[in-house]
Parts: sequence; C-alpha cells; structure tokens
Amino acid sequence: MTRPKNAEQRKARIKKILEILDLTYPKVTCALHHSNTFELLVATILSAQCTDARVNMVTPGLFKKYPTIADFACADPKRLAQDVHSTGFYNNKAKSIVGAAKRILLHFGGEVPHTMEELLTIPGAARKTANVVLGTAYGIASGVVVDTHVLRISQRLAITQMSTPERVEKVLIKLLPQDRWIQFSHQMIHHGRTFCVARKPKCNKCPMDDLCYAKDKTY
DNA sequence: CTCCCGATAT
DNA sequence: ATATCAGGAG
Repeated sequence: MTRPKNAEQRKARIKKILEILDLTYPKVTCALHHSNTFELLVATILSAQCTDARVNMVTPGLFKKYPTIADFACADPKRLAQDVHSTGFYNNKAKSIVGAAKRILLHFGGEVPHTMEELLTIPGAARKTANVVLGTAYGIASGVVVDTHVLRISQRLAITQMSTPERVEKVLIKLLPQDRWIQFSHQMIHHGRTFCVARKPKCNKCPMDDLCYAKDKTY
C-alpha cells in the first residue's frame, strides 16, 4: 500500500473509506449514555483519557445523584471528585463540571450553548468536546471529532501524517463533505474501539485492510 | 511543555 | 511493568 501523493489520490482514498465505513457501521452514534445535552457534556468531559465503558459505569449513579444542572453547580468539588473517581483525573474533572454547570446557568440561561465559540468558554470543553456536543446533541457539524482513535486511524490509513488533533481535523474537514463529519467521527471512534485498537489491531478482521498503510505493522 | 490519574489489556 | 483509554488547563 503506497501513501497517497496528491489531493486527487487523497480524495479517492477517502471516498472508499467512507463507503466501507457506511457499509460496516451504518447506524453508529455516540456511545456515551445520556438523556439530555448537559449529561452528554458531563459524560464527554469525563471521557478524557478514559474508556467510554468506564464512563458509562459511572454516569447512571452520577445523574441520579445530581439530577439537574443546578445540582452540579452547587456540588462540592471534593465530593463530586469522589463520585467520578474511577474515571481518573477526578479533581480536574469535578472542578470542570461544577464550573461548566455554573457558567451554563449564569451566562447561558441554563441551556448548553449551540456554538463552538460559546462552548469553548466552558470549563473542561475544548474543540473535541464541543464537536461531540454540537454534532450529537444539536446535529450541528461544527467540525470533525479528533480524539485519540480518529488521530491513530487517520495516520494508519495514511489519510494524513499530521500529529496534532488540530492539524488532523483541518485535513479531515477539507477532505470530507460537511454532511458526513459527524457520522464519520462516530464511525471512526467505533472502529477504533473494536478493530483498529492501539496495541494489537485486528487487521485480519478489518474491513479496510486493503486500504491500510499500516496493515500488520505495530506502531 | 507538564500535570492531572484510575482501570484495564498486554 | 507498561501502554493506553471518546483531553484539557496552566
């Protein structure tokens, strides 16, 4: 498998990748359990450097204990930290969640904002989290979610060799039609959790093995 | 750049 | 023992 050299080859490659993703994962969506937009924001903040499976073990009890945004805003960060302890980075995450709840109540009328610019002012939310919330909750394609999975798979598939999430997102935004940004993100993340895992990728079962530059390589 | 950090697979 | 997990802030 040779690396794509020009824009034309990249686009042709992306087209095939999209076809396979749609055939393999026709109906994937956000795997983080939530029943409203604020819960999605909390779950996404908790998902930093943590598996979605672990987040989904914590959130049911958490949302029962803190049913409203006001409950999170009034929470004692120390106590909240204990409630989210198993997701790691618990002090930072608890502080972010309390700060996010306060800011949404005070500055956004109790509603999670609908724009990237506004979401970026919320503690614990940067581009990745904002893209998840806007795309999943509001159906707004503000960008492509570039997490550790999307970054890794983009490199393995030789979509780009860029090493930072920001640069990879710029490349993907240029290559993908906007109406596919959200679905592509969820499909890639699902693929990264199931086949194209970091350590021992299941290349022999991968639906995109013919397109992969990194097939049977471990790096 | 460093720090935050527990749970899990290898 | 070590790498990795739906990152973000200082």
